[in-house]
Amino acid sequence: MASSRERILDAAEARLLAGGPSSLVLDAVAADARISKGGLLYHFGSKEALVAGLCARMLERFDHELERLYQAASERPGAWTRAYLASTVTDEGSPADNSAQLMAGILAALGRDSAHLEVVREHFGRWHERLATDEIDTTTATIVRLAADGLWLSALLGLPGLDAQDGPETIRALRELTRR
Amino acid sequence: MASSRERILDAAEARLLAGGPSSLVLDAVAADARISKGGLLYHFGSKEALVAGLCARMLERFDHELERLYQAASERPGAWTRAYLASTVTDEGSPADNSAQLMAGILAALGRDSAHLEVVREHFGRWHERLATDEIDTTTATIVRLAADGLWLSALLGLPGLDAQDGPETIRALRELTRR
DNA sequence: ACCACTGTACCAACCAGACGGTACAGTCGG
DNA sequence: CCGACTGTACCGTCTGGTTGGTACAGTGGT
Repeated sequence: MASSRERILDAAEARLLAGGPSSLVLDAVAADARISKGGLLYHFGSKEALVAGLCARMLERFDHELERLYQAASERPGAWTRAYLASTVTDEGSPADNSAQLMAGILAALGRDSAHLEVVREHFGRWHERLATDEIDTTTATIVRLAADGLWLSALLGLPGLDAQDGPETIRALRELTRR
Repeated sequence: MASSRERILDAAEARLLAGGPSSLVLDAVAADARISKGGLLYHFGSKEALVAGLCARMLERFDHELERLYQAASERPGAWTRAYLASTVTDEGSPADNSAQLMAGILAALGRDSAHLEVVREHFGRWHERLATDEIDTTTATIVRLAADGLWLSALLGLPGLDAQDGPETIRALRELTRR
């Protein structure tokens, strides 16, 4: 079975996704993870630490996916930008994972300017920096990245995404931009 | 003096911006607005109602600004898209107002899928629909809008925006896109 | 002119429950 | 037997919301 620590994170994540931040209660998370609250607090000294753990795992996963897609790319110029696009949204323009939902929960639990979000800032900074080394026009790469972020925002706010026609077309256009 | 209702919203907004969602406490908001908690709850029947009021006012303001810029536009095709861009970010690529910060607070206080966010969804929906009537290529307009949203996201997450060089250049490029 | 009544705005005091966190005792593999 | 780990019981506080009032302006009947 997965380690307790991992189970706790899974439970916390599931709660956040299903019931929103108000349902992220230590007692309930512990119960879901089939552990006592004492056990939970042994692993994560506070609720903040738990949320920070959640956040770190989310970023790490995204980073992995990003790197994987980048390494697997066949054409080089613009590969990073395309990898960023692809790990953020699907070809249809819908969110590629539930990271945005999760981020909304984390944001709610931690507050916009918690010190724990420093990691998020670092990651975004790193991702953005690598756009400059992508051997395509930086401004174009930036626009593509921002558009991907915009789609991610929709998911974060729980807005309906682009419709079945606009979605794929927009993604295609964005990918096209990385080839010029 | 401003009406009590308005003062309450101002106080709540100030608290949210300054101290984050955890500082949005009815007692404190009431005190800031120079009113009793009972008085506050007379105007807004619950905390949720207060936050919803905050949200509604924010959207209304944004809508006004949008309409104002649109009406004032000199060149017609793409005017809506440019107005959206301009009311979201400045020419330098930094957030045009503190709406994103505010939204982060609202999101935290309400949770991502509160029914109260329905208004947000409606507004975004309307804004997006109007892109189609902007007499420019819809896909391009969508990309510009998404990029603007992406910049807004940075503000919402408290990330550092684009730097002094990339910022203006990106905005210029986006505006240029609306002219083709 | 007077009074009864109504609706609006506001307030002080209180309450109940939720939740994060602590203390501490127990357990079990190595 | 030691220390990593788990469980139980409990506490203090924070905070949204309730309640029962006050003040007062307006209104309509007589």
